[in-house]
Amino acid sequence: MQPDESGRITIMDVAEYAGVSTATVSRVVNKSGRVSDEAAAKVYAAIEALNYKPSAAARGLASHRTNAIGLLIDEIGGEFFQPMLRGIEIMARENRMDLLISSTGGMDKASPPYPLGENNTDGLIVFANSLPQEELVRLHKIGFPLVLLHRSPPFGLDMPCVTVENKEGARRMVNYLIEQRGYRRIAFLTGPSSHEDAYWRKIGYQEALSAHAIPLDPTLMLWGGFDEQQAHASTANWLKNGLNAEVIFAADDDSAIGAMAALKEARLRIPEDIAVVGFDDIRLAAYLDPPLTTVRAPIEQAARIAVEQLVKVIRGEEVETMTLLPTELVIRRSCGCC
Amino acid sequence: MQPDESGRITIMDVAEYAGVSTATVSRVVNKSGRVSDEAAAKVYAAIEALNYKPSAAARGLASHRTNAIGLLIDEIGGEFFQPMLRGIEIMARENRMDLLISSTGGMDKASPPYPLGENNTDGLIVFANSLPQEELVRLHKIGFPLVLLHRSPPFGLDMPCVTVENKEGARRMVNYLIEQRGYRRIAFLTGPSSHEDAYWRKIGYQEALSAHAIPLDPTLMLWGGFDEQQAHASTANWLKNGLNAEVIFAADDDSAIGAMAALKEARLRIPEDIAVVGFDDIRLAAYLDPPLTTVRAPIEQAARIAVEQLVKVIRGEEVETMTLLPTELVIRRSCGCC
DNA sequence: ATATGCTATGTAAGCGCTTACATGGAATTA
DNA sequence: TAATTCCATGTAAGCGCTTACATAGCATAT
Repeated sequence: MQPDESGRITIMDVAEYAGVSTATVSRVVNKSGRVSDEAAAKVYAAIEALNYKPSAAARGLASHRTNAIGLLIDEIGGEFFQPMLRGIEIMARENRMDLLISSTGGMDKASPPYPLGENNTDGLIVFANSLPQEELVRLHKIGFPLVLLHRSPPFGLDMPCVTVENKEGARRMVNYLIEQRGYRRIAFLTGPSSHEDAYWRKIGYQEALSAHAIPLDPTLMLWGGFDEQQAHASTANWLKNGLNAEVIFAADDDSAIGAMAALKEARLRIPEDIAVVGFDDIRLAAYLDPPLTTVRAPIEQAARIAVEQLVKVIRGEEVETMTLLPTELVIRRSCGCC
Repeated sequence: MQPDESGRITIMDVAEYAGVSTATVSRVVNKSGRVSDEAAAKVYAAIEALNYKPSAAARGLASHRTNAIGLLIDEIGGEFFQPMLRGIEIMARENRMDLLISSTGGMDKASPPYPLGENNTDGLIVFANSLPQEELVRLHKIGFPLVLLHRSPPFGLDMPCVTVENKEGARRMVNYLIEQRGYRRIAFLTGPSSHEDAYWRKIGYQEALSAHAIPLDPTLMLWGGFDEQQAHASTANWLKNGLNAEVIFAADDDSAIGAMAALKEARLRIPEDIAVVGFDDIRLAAYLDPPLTTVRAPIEQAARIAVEQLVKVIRGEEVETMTLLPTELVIRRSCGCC
């Protein structure tokens, strides 16, 4: 919007030009209420002639709807982010909603005010840990439309969430490593435990081991942090301590990359000396040397569904509380399959 | 915003609670006008107590400012996109501006209405070809704040733009290939000529050749399309026609990847039989086999500067018309250097 | 003591829409 | 023909802010 420049075309100009009332123009623009074809035609002509664009602010003020949804993420960057945003953007556009995005990364998460909320959006998609629990609870309490992405609700609250089958994906990966590849000493490179994706992947790993009666060995659990550098460092350290395994299962592909780098520095051959597998299937995975066996997560699809759910909630429709999307094993050479 | 739920706290509630007028509350909230410390304290207390959040819509309507900037891009995805968005988001937040983003990819670009414009933002960052010229011209004519990113203004219009030294970067790369590596037959994998980055990189290539008195050979110019698949196909085709070169300079890293794949399929060794270099330095570049020599573009920085410029324009301050950011050669093995 | 200028604050008029309600005419029914 | 219904449209009251202007104190200058 511009400071002044009073050349603004308002609904009144359109009404006057078309020879109808502002109410009629509003009805035509919003396709609400009944309007004769004749009147509608005049209104459309006027809109065209005057190049009228409704003021989002005035609309919002009068209707108590912003026609916008917000996306809250913790960090831009991470391979995760791109397909997610693409999915959200596409669906938002499809639903004629503006998309506001804000990252809480770097800012002190504990401190309001949050840039996105009731005052400037009709609903929010909250990714992982991008919002502290109190704010989540507050928004929920005032009945503000919320959909969680890649996380579940705080205990006791019920709000729709959509995420991927992390546990199942991890379990299938481990099953594959044990049953098809014959490994028994499987190390796990953990992610931040506050991140639910990381949490469930670890649980899946543990469950699969238990199911095969393989005891959990704490020396096989190393810190990955969903981060290449950190995984690199902790893998190097682990090797230095004389520890080893037949295969390292990294909780995400980034940490798999770090692990691979550390292994190579130690002159270990992948997968002959030690295999490596990851989770996510980022673009890089296929280009690594050797190409990385991993679990593919339908990130874009999850994002799309989240928007659909949110739009439904905003419209007051019912939605399912939990949507879990299947993951898929992607077998490449790093697991020693070929 | 929520449909009804009349529990909304307005500026009047705050004024009443604090025992002042709404004007005073407004002054405090906006830090505009003079207010006694005493009154300000009462207002802050009231805001805190009532958990007041100003309505963005009402503010916008009354002040003719949305406090939001828009980002228009053509496609989400592309390695380009992530650092760009991160830079924009960070600077928007720093300037207390909401960020609206919309991709025009897929939609019919020739057809209004555009989701972002005068009615819902205070200014727009327009990336490359995300907006047709007419709309650019229209916005410029009504004096709407605009900053172009990775493109220059339509002929005759002057609006601030920020982009990277594509021509210079390409020239330096070619100079390096000729002077340091001794190549003379340098093929070029073009990008879409409507994309300015592609255009200038090609010019830089041509100028460098001319400067070394190497004639342009049309059989050395192949279509890359800034796209892995297309580059792959056209490189394969080029080889099939019996053509060759000492090195392929791809206008972006994605097409370099495609070219490398095609060369490998043809059993050519990189860089022994033919070298490959790219442009952008995407994350993948360092992981390719062999690692890709390329030109690094400061994408995030360009994005940050664009926002700074835009904010200045919105505030009515002067800004420089053209900002050109330097690029940097990144030498890795694919060029045959080591 | 009076005039003058400041400063802090209040009053109230919009901003450009949406929408509940009112209205009048045409169509339907008795 | 009169009564009833229904549909298209208009009237006007907000929505929650900002801000130009008015005003009342008070300090300073005369």
